[in-house]
Amino acid sequence: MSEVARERNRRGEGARLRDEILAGATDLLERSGGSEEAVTLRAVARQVGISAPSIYAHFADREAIVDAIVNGAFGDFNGAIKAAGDAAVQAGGGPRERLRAGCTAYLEFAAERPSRYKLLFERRNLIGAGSEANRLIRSESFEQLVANVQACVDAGISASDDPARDAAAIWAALHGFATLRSLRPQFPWPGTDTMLDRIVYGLAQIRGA
Amino acid sequence: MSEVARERNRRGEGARLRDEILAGATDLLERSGGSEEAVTLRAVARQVGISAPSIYAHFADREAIVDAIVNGAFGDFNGAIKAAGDAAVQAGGGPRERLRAGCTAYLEFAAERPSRYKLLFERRNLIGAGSEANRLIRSESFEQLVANVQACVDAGISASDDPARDAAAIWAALHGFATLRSLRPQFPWPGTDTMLDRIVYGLAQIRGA
DNA sequence: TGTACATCAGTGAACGCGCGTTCACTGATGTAC
DNA sequence: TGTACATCAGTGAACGCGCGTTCACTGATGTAC
Repeated sequence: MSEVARERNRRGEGARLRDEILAGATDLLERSGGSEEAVTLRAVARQVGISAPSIYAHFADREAIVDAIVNGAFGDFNGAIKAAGDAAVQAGGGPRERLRAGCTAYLEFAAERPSRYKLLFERRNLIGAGSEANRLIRSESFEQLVANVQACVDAGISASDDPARDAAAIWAALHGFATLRSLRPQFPWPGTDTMLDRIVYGLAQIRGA
Repeated sequence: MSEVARERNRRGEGARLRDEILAGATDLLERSGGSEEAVTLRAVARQVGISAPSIYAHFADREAIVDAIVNGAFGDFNGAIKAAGDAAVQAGGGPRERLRAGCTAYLEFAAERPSRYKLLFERRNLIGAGSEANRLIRSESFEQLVANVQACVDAGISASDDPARDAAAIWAALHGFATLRSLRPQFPWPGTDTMLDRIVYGLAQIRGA
């Protein structure tokens, strides 16, 4: 795309190309509507403005690029959710507000970065597989969700007798809403608030305000 | 796969190859875990035991094959859901039982034919696009769902003031549960019955039994 | 201060592959006379 | 009952494409002396 000749990195800054490759690959993914197969080595090289073989200095193969994007996306995702929960507490909220804020951030992330979201949860990233670090970053937000439900139980405002199971139900509802809404934008979807009310009060078994 | 030489169809039976192509393509899709890109013209030809160009007598292009599979899958899907609802009524159930049976059949279809399900609702099949027949078959079950919720309202057992919107919420929850359960089988998912109770009583706003 | 040299950050050409699609064809099946 | 012929159901070779990956290389940058 950019026809400007790329300036070669100076000595010791070769690692900068790694970031450019990741950024280019992410761009490519974003522009293709989240279809992973758009991220080919050659397309990434064209996007960054380098030759295809240059990529091998920084990534073992095509899969390694996608994997790095996924980890980056999980990092952003986890950060957004954690920040929303913290902000709710900072603003004087309790466990219920923290839970709800996290769910809101989940839906926001999916709505604003649908391609990235697709990569997180519509792809077969076996959580049990890969490095320990991968496993942690990829389940962090779910663990946070379980903890949020547990906190509601501890505070006596949720009747859940199995926070992990109820967190899974919440996740399912959020995921279905997020993915279908982006796949069929013309449908008369309930608003985010309505949906969140039903999820938080219904699935997390929380008493009304 | 099958090394047995295919017998050439007789005169007038050339259309039989169309069915074999569709069956082969469906097999391929099933074996690849639902990834559409596994359905290449050449792979389908190999699967059926014919040469690649033979396909052009029956399908305009690769996309037309996938489109036909999608329509077939929607046909099966709609049929299964309708049959389950009818059976529930036959067994003496009312609108609530019909609604619940349809939702059960939805989850069963997704669990038993995950690859086919993926094709139905994880693919960008613009419902507004394509032929009128396509549009009808692809939204039939949703219309059925809306009708089922409406019937509950009419019978005085649902408090919904917008059946289309609440049907959309039900759909989202079912879809999220179905897709995540198949993507992350190791998670402690709630059982189908628990999930259905919450969906039917919570999202369709139906009074307890 | 100058110069030889090692290293680093890449490049360009080439490979074999599977793909969708086209084209001219073949040979068995049925039909007209 | 026989035979010429049209049609039907396919085939085989070839095309150009983009892909992942390899290999030998280049030329600017920094460093040792």
